[in-house]
Amino acid sequence: MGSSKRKRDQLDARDVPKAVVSRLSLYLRELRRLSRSGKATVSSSQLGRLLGFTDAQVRKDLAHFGHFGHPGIGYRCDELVAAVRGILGTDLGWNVAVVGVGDLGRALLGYQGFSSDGFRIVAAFETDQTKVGTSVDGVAVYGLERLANVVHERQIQLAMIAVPASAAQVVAEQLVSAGVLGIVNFAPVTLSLPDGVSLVAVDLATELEQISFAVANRNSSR
Amino acid sequence: MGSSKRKRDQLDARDVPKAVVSRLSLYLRELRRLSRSGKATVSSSQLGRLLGFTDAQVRKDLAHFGHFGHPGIGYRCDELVAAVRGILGTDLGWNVAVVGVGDLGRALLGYQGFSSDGFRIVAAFETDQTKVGTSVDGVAVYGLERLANVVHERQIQLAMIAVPASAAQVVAEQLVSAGVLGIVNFAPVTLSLPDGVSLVAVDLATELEQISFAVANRNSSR
DNA sequence: TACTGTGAAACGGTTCACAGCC
DNA sequence: GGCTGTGAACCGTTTCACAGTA
Repeated sequence: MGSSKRKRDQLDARDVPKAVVSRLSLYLRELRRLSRSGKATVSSSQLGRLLGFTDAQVRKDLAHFGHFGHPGIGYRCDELVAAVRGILGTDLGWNVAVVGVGDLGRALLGYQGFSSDGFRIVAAFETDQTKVGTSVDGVAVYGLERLANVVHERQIQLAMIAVPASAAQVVAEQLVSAGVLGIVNFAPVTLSLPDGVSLVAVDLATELEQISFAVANRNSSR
Repeated sequence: MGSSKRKRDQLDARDVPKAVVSRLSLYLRELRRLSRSGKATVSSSQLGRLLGFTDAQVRKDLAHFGHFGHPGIGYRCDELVAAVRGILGTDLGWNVAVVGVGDLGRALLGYQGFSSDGFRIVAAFETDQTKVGTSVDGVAVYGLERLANVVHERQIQLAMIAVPASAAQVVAEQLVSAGVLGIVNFAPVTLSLPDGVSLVAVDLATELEQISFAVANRNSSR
């Protein structure tokens, strides 16, 4: 019943640690699984154990946003799913564009996890004229020159960039001037964007390098 | 001249902050770009500015591993590229497997960024028998039942999991018992693995949720 | 009893500021 | 003058421990 201690627009994303927000995503994923498997409530220690966090961490994270738990009981799964969706804003239903219809772009277009959680991919963009006019997984592929138009028409707020590194900065700028508010960048370059546009970067090579470091430098002890 | 203050196996990955290691990857990416564009040296403040970090952060990060800079000069790009590769262990040349040849698996198999940096994808695995025996981007696709054999034969140390969530835990366990030391997991589940196996998780829905949060909760002020 | 919510303590990472060096 | 390397101060996050509640 809206037990949150603030209205949506009274919270400032800037005073919530980034780490808290990414754990929130994991809580949500796990809560849904629990809910699907018929579990009505979960305690902070159970939820923490499932994800490798402490119970105190789970409670502190959630306490940033309100009072969602029930002393002696724990958290009701359905209730907390709804609360976390509200915090993350996935209950708002975003329209999303994918730019670049190579292998990675196609993977994004076909990914099932998005639609079930408030993200509707409503357009794809590509320079390769042989792909323009086709549709991939039910999503129309437009030429890049139509980007601004389509972003307006379809009211697209978020975008994922899956183009070669050399094209990513230009694409990002086009997206921003068309009015896109948030970008997930899969191209291996650092984008520079105006303040006010949210950016998350995912670099596949970087992920493997993290593993390389861990494996190369782990001590034989333990 | 091996100016590093330690031999490779004397460093323990556990006493280097995770955040440092992921910035190292970004330094490497940027240093290569600078090197390619003909720049011989770079200062900590230049490198920091390009990536959005402070100069002190860049120096502190590198100081974890040795003395790579030249007072009055900065860092020589080529030299530092070699040093960072040594730290990350990408100079060791890893053999990598991809499990799951759906859209995402195919994207990983076709990704150019890996081969140029010490990661050789040498095998793919799939349950779908119509894909087994084919090859994708020059990489042979094997049935999952051959996983242990092929991992041994091809001396595979690292793997990327791109299978549905429901299959990921079982696949991970098979990889680990076959001797794989590090895993990048793209399936949207939390894997539980024995200590000693390195794990990085990438969840595409989670990345979009971070953006959703930032866009939904940013204050109108500023 | 079982659990949440939360101040206070502990920890760890980042920034500062400067000594040392080219 | 320009730049690195680094101890010390600072700041934010995590953990602890317990008061409060059903």
